[in-house]
Order: sequence, then C-alpha cells, then structure tokens
Amino acid sequence: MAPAEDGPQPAPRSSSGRAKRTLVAAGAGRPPCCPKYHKAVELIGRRWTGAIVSVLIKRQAMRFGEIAEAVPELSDRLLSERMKELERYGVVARNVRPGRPTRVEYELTQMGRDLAPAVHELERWARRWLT
Amino acid sequence: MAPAEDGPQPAPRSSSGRAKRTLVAAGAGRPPCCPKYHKAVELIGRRWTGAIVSVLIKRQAMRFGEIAEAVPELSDRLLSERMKELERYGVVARNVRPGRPTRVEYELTQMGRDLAPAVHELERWARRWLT
DNA sequence: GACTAAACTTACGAGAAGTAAGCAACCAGA
DNA sequence: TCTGGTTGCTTACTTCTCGTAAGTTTAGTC
Repeated sequence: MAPAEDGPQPAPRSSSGRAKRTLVAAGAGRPPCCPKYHKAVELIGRRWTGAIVSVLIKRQAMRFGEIAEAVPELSDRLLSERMKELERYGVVARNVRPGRPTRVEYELTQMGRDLAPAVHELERWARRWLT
Repeated sequence: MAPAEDGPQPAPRSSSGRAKRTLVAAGAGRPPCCPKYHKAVELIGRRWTGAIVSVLIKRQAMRFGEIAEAVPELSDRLLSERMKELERYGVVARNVRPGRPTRVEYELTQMGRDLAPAVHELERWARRWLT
C-alpha cells in the first residue's frame, strides 16, 4: 500500500472555496490506496461478518440456527444475507443435509480459516483495550 | 437492552410459523456472544476506519488533507466523522497547530498503534486471497 | 477587496441495516 | 385428521449510514 505517491509538490485539491478533492485526486490517475485491503474491509467490515467468521472459527461446522444463537443480536434476515455473501466470496461452504426440516451446515473454507489470525488479533486488541 | 421481559422459561424461539428469535434469545438473559469483539468490529468495521488506521500506522502523524490524499475515495465528510469517532474511542489523538490556515495533525495513540497486528494480518489475507 | 488554503459542516438522495412477520416442507402426537 | 413444532429462509417496511456536492470560517496574500 501507499504506492509511490511521494509528493514533492503538495499539489492539487481545490481551486476555490472547496472543490472536489475526491474527483481531483481520483482524476489524477492515482490508484485507490490499496484495492485489496479495501475489498477485504468491504467484506469482513460489513456488519456482523466478523462475528460470524469468529464463531465459525471456534466451532467447525454450524447450522443456521446455531449461528443465530451464537450471535443473538443478529437477525435472520441479515444472517441469511451475510451467509450468501460469504459463500459467494468463497469464505464459507454450505452443505444441505437431507432430512425433514431442512438442515444446512456452514463451514469455513481454507480461505475462511486463513482469516483466523486477523480475527484473533482483533479479539486480542478488543480484550485489551475495550471495556 | 433487553429491558424487563424476563421469561423464566427458556422458551426458545417460535411458537408457530416463526416468532421473534432475536428477542427471545436476548430476553433469555444470554449475553451477546462477545461484547468486546463486537464493539471492536463496530469500530474498525465501519467504512474507511480500517483504511484510515492503516495509513496512520505507516506514517506517524498526518494532517487532515494528507489522510484525504492517501485514501482518495474517502470524502471529507466521512473522514471528518470517522476521525471524530476514532478520537472519541481513544484510537487517535488530535493536535491543532497554531497558525492560519488551521493545521490539524492526527496520530495514533498506543491503543491505535496496537491495532497494527490486526491490520497487518488482514492485509496479508487480502493480498493472499483477493484479486 | 477579491482570492486562497485547511479543516470542517450542511443538505439531500440512495443504499444498507434493523424489525416483524410470513412461508414451505415435513413430522409427532392427540 | 387436525394442531402445533422445527428449520431455513423471504418479504415488507422503517430507520440509519454513506456518498456527493456545495457552503462556512479565519486570516494571510496579491
């Protein structure tokens, strides 16, 4: 990240009152500061995604209702939405088990399991600094 | 949160069709899965917060406009909002330098610097798994 | 006296999240 | 057979957050 961009000239942004800094900066052909990290934050930064991944790291495979219980503040609607996203990104795998009331199991893929260090570090930080 | 409504019976979710699982679970007196981690995700999971902390980790003190340049997609409005939040949480410190036009410098506190491992792990993951 | 710079604010529409309820498939018990 | 229960989602609607654009403030400078 922070690619090149060592500005000798303080340079652009604005011309009067307040012009479009964003556009000026983007228009200068400068790439976004770190597309991959940004994308990662978009993914796991989305509300509840971190919590979902966190509980899936602790137990290996969980059913829909189990995740819902483990994260009580999360509603079914959002849980369903987040799981679909995570599946689409390849972070979790979804397995439907044959049976009467349909049972669905979710588990992390390798990509998802590899998020563990980040999640653990964040947990460590939270434990240390938050009340 | 979860005021009154203390049902002695576990009475887990539903009675017909689909009742309020969320409220039932919360009402059962069960604490949220991990309040601190949840709080952390609320904080750094908010849009752009991760990116802001990330650039502040790389350089030590930055002015408002420098952060804005380093994260070109981020608008002034949100940058201002996020910085206020981060300051309130104690993640960054704000120093106003005397002189006109007003110059403000932001730098991470120890609490903020301690976020570096989590941010680095997330960056590593992003580099490895995202396109 | 108009112009400029830096750091914010304000206004407003669009999109994401929260809340509540419904649905489909199946089965156990009365 | 009818009632009720379980499970994994949807749908409908409200509220909050984000993105975009433009305005404000303070004081030096041309």
